[in-house]
Amino acid sequence: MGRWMPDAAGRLSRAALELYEERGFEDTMVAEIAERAGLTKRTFFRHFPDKREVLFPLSARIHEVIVDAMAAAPADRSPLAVVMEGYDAAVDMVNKGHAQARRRRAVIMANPELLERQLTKFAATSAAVTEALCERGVARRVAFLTAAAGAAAWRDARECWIEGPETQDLHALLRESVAELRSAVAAPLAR
Amino acid sequence: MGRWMPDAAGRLSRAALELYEERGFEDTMVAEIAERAGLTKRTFFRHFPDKREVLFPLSARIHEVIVDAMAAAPADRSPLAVVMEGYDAAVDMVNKGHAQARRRRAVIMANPELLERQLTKFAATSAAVTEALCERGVARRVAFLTAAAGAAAWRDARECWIEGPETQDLHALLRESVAELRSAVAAPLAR
DNA sequence: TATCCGATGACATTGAGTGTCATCACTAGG
DNA sequence: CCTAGTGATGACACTCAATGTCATCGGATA
Repeated sequence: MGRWMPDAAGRLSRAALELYEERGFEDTMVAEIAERAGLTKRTFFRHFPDKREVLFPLSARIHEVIVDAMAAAPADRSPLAVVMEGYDAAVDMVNKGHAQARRRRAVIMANPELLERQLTKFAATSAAVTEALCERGVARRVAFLTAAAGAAAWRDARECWIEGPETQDLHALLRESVAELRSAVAAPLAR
Repeated sequence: MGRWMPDAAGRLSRAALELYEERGFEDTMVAEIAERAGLTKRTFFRHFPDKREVLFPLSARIHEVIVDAMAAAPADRSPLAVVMEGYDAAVDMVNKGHAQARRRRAVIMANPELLERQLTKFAATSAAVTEALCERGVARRVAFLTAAAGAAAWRDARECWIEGPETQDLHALLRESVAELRSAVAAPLAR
């Protein structure tokens, strides 16, 4: 057996989610999270840069998955198609954890600081997508707007998925959201 | 003459921008900002909820302007047209301060915490726009996606405006961004 | 004149986040 | 078997953002 219990970051992550549910984010101190995980406050900050980040342990890997899938897309696809290819790949990472996703969502929605951090996560993904498009030769401005459209569809679909039953297909929801977005953006600007 | 120097919030805002430029956000302490404004740290926090918020003094009024303009739009306009009506109204508030906008942008871009707060501001505007659309009878999901599209165009246009010469017309840039977004979203999803 | 109000200062306190050094099981080289 | 090194952790002190509380005092009001 190792010198320390395994998966310190995972223990911290789980303890944090539990405590944020029990007492709320504001009324939970980092020292308490660490204690429940059998560690100290100082060690918490060796695994996570701050008290908010502990709720988003997957975001780094999601970026990789999306960017990789985009890189694998055939060269003749439209920018939007490439972006959706990326998000479709991300679906498979997220798909398993419906219950988990609901718990995290409830905690996040209850606190402005956590909502703010979640926005940063969406924006970071969007920035990675923008960059990936640029590397394919898409003009920066088009890349930014396409990434923003994809992010909007992703957020919309994810919201429906979390609110609805676990059996829903996130791929299908994503296609629906894109279709809705298309018709919304195609609407006339003047009479 | 009054008992205190007038416009405490404005003095704090200006002092903060100066200090963030001189030393950077991280290395500026709230007590220093307050001192330069002739006030105390405690009074800073009576005018702004935190050290980041002091860089976004106009955002609350911008929301009002946008929502009011949307409410004034004729009932037969498409959701996207209504949203653009709102942002067009916001242009006139922002248009004057090109130099100021550049200074703030430079400070914000140099610090992750400020970028995060800026995202929250864009998101708050977007949420207000979504709500205004819902009150017009637009379905929530369509409202969200349309608001997201408008926000993307707004950010894109604003970026171009700040980077370019002061003489540029932000209204025109906004129309350009919408046109770009339209063609990007209209692209085919499959071969 | 007496009273209240509203912005501010003064002071104390909490808790997030960081720097620094010690600890100690495990590992590799001799 | 011994020894030096490594890496995750604990212990401790410290800074600073943010908040609660009470005192102050010029001006407005009755």
